[in-house]
Amino acid sequence: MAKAEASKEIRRKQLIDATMRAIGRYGYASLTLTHVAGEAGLSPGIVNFYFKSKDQLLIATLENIAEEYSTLWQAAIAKGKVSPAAGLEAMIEADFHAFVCNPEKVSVWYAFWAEARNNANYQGLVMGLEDEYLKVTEQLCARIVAEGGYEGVDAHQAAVGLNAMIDGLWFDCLMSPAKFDRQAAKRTCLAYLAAVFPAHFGAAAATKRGKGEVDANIAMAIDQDVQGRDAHRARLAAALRKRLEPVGPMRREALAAATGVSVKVLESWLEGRAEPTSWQMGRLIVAVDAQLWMEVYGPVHEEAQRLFEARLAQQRDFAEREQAVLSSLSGKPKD
Amino acid sequence: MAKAEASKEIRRKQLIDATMRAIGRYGYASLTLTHVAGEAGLSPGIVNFYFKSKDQLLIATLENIAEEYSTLWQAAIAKGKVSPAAGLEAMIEADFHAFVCNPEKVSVWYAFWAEARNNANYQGLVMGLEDEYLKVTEQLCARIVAEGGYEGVDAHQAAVGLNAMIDGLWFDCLMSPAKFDRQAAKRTCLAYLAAVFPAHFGAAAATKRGKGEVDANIAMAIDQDVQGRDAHRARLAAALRKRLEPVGPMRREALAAATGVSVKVLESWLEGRAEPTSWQMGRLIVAVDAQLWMEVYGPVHEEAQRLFEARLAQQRDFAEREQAVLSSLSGKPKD
DNA sequence: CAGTATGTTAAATGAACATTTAATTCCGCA
DNA sequence: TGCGGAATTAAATGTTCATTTAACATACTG
Repeated sequence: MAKAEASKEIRRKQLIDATMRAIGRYGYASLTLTHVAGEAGLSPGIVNFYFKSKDQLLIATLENIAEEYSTLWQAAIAKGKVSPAAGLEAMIEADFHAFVCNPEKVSVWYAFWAEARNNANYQGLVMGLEDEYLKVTEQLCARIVAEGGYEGVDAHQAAVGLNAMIDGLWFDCLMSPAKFDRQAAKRTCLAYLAAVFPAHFGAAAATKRGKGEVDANIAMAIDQDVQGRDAHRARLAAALRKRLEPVGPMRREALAAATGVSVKVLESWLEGRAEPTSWQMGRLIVAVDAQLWMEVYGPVHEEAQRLFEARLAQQRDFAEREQAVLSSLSGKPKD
Repeated sequence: MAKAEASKEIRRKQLIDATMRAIGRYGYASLTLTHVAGEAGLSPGIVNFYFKSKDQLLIATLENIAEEYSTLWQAAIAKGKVSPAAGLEAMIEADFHAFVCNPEKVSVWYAFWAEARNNANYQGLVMGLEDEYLKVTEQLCARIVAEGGYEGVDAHQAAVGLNAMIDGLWFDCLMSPAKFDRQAAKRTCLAYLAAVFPAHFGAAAATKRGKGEVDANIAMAIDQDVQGRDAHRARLAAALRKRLEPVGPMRREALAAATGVSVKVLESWLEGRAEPTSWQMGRLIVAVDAQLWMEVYGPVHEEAQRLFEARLAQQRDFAEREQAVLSSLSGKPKD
């Protein structure tokens, strides 16, 4: 009956709205029907009454938000029919309209986008919308190119760029809702268009040891291993600090950049919490000076020379014995 | 001990890599430890042995991918230091480098972005990276504006637009990996820059250097950075192999022990899959011979020699000025 | 006002999963 | 060869849900 049908639709819409709010509040991954029902002021069981399953609810939610967006967007195109430039402006206006461009809705979009790759139900819908959007944008750009005589401009590329920029600006709305300004976002897009199509948008719109052991000599060295490592880090830190100190924090960035790491990583070296890989060490030496190597490795190398001789002799002995055993066994040398 | 530590790191990294693959394959929402373990070829229980919880694993994964990206990006900035325009080009080159811009990695980013809003652990990391990125981009734009005399151009807006466009183009890489073309994406960004900063990125600037070659030069520089690391590993591997070969596998254990790592780790160096830390490199040199250093660092160091002279003079200058300031202030020398 | 269809809830069920625990394999060493 | 300890697995545990079911409530009908 019509009335029952209608009230059913009302509840469904109520649950879909609740789902969007719940995704915005708890995120897609930890969304439960209890959350949804809570947002709707209903009991959890009811969801399976109005939707066959949670999956269906989610699909309906995506369909709903896509429909919302699409409607607004179609209306915008209609409004901007007078000229391709007006069309693009209308589309931008729609894309940053408070109804579609707000933290809740955007977080719902991002949730579905992130899932779309692994969910055939979502993928079709999302891609369909995206394709259609691009097609229309491209046509508008093409018309502008034609009528404006922009010779070097590729309409497809301009459209792809615009679409990308809009999606990217939505990211800002998602990540820093407090700072995000819809008007400024529109201006950014218009500035892009003004730069690409100056005649149409120009003047008007402005936009991370050693264990079982070899022998006593080495064992001792390895007992000192941890300390050695710490000492190594300390030397490195000191050597770096010496070079950075006279200049202050600005140089850190430069040194980090030259070494190809973030300032945070560099600082973990300066604090002895971590040490560079050999490659990074090489870069450091290049970026600072060759003397750095002696300051950091020098003491290790010197102390080690004595142990090195002893080990070398022992190792030669070992190799010889191994060789003797092998040849007595088979006469064939091991490869 | 150190050996245990090292192999622990290897497993951790193995699990993090498996997590990224698993997110790409199953999505964040339906990611289970069984999936992760499956990708890693291990049993599910092991994850809670190496990470305290699934949450910790995910945080480590985000930290890892952020670090990866940040490293590439820092390297790009360093390469593009010559001019602000080259800086922007280098950033674009980095953003669309196959190492970071591929369906798997992008889907991991999207997964974390979508969750960031509701997960304080993710949020700080994601926003910190984004802020830093914007800051640098904006500075580059500001310098271009200043030197190019672009009167109507707002550097902040241009930077926001570029960042948005890049993020948006990643979306295309996520949604239609088959159709997505990294080169075209770069061109789209450069077309944007050309429209906004014609004197720096426009036809005139392009012909001056040869359009395609501009990207190629910087692309090559960044590729070289990634390859530089590979080359470094290759040289290390070759140098080590040369010393291990005549004796056979027994020496490996000895060398591993002397260096304070497990044979597995040593082998990962031999195969170029990993590289030692600077401390381990020092131990290696001690355990093998000092010549090793020249073989591994040599090519890099050559380049360093030239810089060495310049920096030495500069440093002496700094030291003198500092001394002057200190003695004028207190007459007491700093220790 | 009984009787029935419909909407809603609360509790029951069972599956999936993270985490823990016990058992097993693996490795270095005496 | 057997021991001790670490790495790994396999099984156990307990929790969190989606979904189902039974009960309850409300509204409509004759």
